[in-house]
Amino acid sequence: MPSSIPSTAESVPAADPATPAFSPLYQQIKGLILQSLQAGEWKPGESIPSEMELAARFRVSQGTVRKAIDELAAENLVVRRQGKGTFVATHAEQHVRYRFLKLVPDTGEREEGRAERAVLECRRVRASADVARTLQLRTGDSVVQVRRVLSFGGVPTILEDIWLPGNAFKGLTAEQMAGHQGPTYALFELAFGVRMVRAEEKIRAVAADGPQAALLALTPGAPLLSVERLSYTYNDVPMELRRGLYRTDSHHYRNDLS
Amino acid sequence: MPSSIPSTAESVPAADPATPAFSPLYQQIKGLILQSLQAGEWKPGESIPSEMELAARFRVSQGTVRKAIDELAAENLVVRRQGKGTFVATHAEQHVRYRFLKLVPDTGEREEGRAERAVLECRRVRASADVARTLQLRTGDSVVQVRRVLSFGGVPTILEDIWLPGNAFKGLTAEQMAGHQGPTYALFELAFGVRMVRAEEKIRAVAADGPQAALLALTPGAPLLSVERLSYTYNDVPMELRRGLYRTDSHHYRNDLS
DNA sequence: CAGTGGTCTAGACCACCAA
DNA sequence: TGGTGGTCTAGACCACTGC
Repeated sequence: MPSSIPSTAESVPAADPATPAFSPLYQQIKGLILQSLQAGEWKPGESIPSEMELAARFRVSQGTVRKAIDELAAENLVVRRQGKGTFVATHAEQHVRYRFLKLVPDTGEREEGRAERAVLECRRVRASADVARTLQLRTGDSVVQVRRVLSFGGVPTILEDIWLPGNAFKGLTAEQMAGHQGPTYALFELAFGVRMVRAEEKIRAVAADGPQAALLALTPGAPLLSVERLSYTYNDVPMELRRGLYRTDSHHYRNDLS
Repeated sequence: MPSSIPSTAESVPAADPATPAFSPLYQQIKGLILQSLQAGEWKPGESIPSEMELAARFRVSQGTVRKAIDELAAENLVVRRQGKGTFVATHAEQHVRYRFLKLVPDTGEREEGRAERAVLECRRVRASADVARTLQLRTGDSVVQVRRVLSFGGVPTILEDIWLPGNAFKGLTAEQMAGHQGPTYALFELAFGVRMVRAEEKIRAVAADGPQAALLALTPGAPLLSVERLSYTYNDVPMELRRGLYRTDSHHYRNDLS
């Protein structure tokens, strides 16, 4: 019964001696599984080893592995399927079509067909000060900027700008952005190995300016939902900044509080 | 080792014979604890019996009670405190000042002082068709309607209308709404025994009309965040409808996705 | 049928808190 | 010091999936 798990670089000396830095075993196991996830030992959609195998590998009981996986599942990093195994979460082939998009039609809430994507722009630019700061880059670093319009049932509904770190997204083209199947985050996984794991959104109400109104088939001054989304990969590394403008005349942003 | 827990009215014959209606023990325990919470056996802020006591009461192991409480804690119905006990969640004395309000100042995110409440209206009215439907009442049923403005640092920021079922909120006065300490949901707990447990929000961008603009010190047509919140007590019973208009010039609605 | 995750138990020990 | 929640174990059995 090991009281700690050997690791490549586990020692994190706490600067504050008052914090004993006690970490339960299952948290250490969770960290190790996280490292494997991050390193790509198991690809999105694949199954990870069974609880018994992991328990044997880490020399702990199945219950301890179980609790580690419980937390990973609660964070949507992994999906359990009884009788089959535990699988690495993916934005593709997920019953929920759009994991991060909370805009739903006022009527039905059903999928009234897929979104039509129109890519207006996709180019490599130098990061402005605020984009660089948000993505934890340096001002002037290379970023890929995408501008696109999403339409539902022929109605242009979302106008958004996307900024991605240039290093991680070398070679992203407008054709890819327009032509791929499924969610854009699935493309990021398949083509660039970047998995978005969580996101933070800041929402405001704004008035459409002239160009924005034109792209969304509205009159200037019309109210729009401004949604700024910062998406993170593993280890809280920000990997995408999105600034979207949502029409909310026949859709709304749905949020559950608890 | 009982395979089922006796209850007052447990039999729920599944209409669909294909669903075996299998329910694990810990779910049954969770349901029983939920009933006690609902019945007010333990008041908000009080501690519930220890895991060992509950295990003895229900004739199951501590681990089973533990898993039941785990879920209740995950749903914010109960709060665990190591070394002290498990406590019924309350909107009062909660570190998070406003549990359901996701509007935060752009700078700091700190509490820049309390919100100032101005109650414009508080009266008993007959429910309109849509309010009645949303609150699962009949059109014309008695409801209490409150209109108020919340200001932060002297700036009117939120204008909201609140509808409450008349039966449960008999005797609610404007003085109570204006004068109480802490969150309004804490007042509802203390004065009416109604605990809001979860909520759903529908968010849109709208333009302020004349009267709205005047109350929020804006010019007509200014963009506002429209937030419709439906709050529920136990058993998914809706108990409050709120329609709020948020100024988002120096605040934003913050949401975390995972 | 074997293998997976899911449930349940019983007991040991640890970390935290209050008196 | 005793009581509480938190961790960890080992083993048994159940429910679901696929061969």
